[in-house]
Amino acid sequence: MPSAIKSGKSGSRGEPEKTRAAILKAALEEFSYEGVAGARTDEIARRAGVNKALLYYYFKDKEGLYAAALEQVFSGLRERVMAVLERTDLPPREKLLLYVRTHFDYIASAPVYPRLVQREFMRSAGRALSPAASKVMERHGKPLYNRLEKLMNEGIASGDFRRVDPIHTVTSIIGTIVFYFISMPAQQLMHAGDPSSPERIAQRRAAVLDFICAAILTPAARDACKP
Amino acid sequence: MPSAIKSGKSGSRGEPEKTRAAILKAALEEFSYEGVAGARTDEIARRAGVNKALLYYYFKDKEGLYAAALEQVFSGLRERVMAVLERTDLPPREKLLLYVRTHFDYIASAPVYPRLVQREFMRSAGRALSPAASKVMERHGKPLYNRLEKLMNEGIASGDFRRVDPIHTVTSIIGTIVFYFISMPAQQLMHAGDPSSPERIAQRRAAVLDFICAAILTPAARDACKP
DNA sequence: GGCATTTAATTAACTGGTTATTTAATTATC
DNA sequence: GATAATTAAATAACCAGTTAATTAAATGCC
Repeated sequence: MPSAIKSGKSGSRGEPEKTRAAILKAALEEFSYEGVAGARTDEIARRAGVNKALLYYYFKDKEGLYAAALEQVFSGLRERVMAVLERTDLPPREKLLLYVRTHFDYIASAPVYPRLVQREFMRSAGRALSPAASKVMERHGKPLYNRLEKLMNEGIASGDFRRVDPIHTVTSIIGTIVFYFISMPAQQLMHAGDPSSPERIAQRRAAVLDFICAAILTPAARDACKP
Repeated sequence: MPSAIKSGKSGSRGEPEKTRAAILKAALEEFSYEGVAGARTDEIARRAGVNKALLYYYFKDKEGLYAAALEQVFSGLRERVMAVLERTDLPPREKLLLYVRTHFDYIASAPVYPRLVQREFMRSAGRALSPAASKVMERHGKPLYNRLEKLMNEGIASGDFRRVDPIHTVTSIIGTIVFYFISMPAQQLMHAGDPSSPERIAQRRAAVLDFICAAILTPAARDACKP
């Protein structure tokens, strides 16, 4: 048996990349449910199926692990969404729609993400915010926000969009995309069935697009949209 | 000196109701910033200006204190919003607008609230949700949601509202109202100045109303709205 | 191509500080 | 003097981070 899946006990066996990734994934889940303070390193290690000391071997400490988790989520989002926002071949209306779909689909691909992000958004309002968080926001959040504001202005200029306040409108758009996912337990309680089922997600996706289109597009632009 | 503000050292002095309220207020703040796990009982006691043991005297334990905080926030919201939603003298369009204003203003009156609620919404998605939370949601969240859905249906029937999906639309509305407040640190980073200043809040309020009106009202109903 | 040596990956068990919770005494008020 | 409110100090869980040992692969050397 040459390479293949070897499952030894300890020492310098199987790909360390996989171990690292497993830890990160477990951390992502745990942090998203319980927050940094609530997450237990023991539990993260257990879920990742590794010894706790490895968390400290790969990521300096709990906060480092948290920073890595944040970074992963944000960089993934930024990469995908930016690819859309930087296109020059789309008129504002199309670009907005594609953006919404892309953002929505990214979140839907791992509903753990928006909770992690939201937690960070809420941490320390009014107080100083964690260095890890501001770095991530600076690197990934800001460019995104700026591009979206630019898109708003372009759409207004072209007559595709109503004369809205660009800044607040961006906030409302993101809120609409995200809110369903960060309040799933409430959804679950309110309406029977699993809010994370593919059918429900598809329904939500359509509703989000409809809501945002109606809110932003001018009647003229809207007519040229769905039919 | 009979009653008045006496500030003795210990024993059975001043109104216990005030002590209780002070603890609850401090807890509210602390929980909203740090979450249940992150909040420190020492800090809560310090902020309330009382001995830590009093937390346990009035509220059994940390979780009990948390439940009480949740209850207070939710019951306040429900009381105000329900008063609007149960009115029979308003057509759907007016009722929707008044609801949005009322919900927004309640939150704006204490930006600590939505963070507390959001934290709870995110806790344990997929897992079993805390008994305290489901009790509160059952008692206060559900009636609210149901009334809002009813309002949607009435508005669609009357021709005030577009033919939207009532359930998802309610979610989008709440998301739009709430999102600004639960992502204030992000707002702060993105745009200079204090996002919680009265002027900014007023701007946000106008933007929320505009966004929701455009998203939901039919062109005819919208014309009869702002002018 | 076999042996010694280094290096990377992993673990079980421990430590030390933090923090929720209790206890028992103390003070006021009726 | 009983009862309710309050405190200082003790206790007991808990949990992030460490340590020192162990294993496996990689590297060099003859």
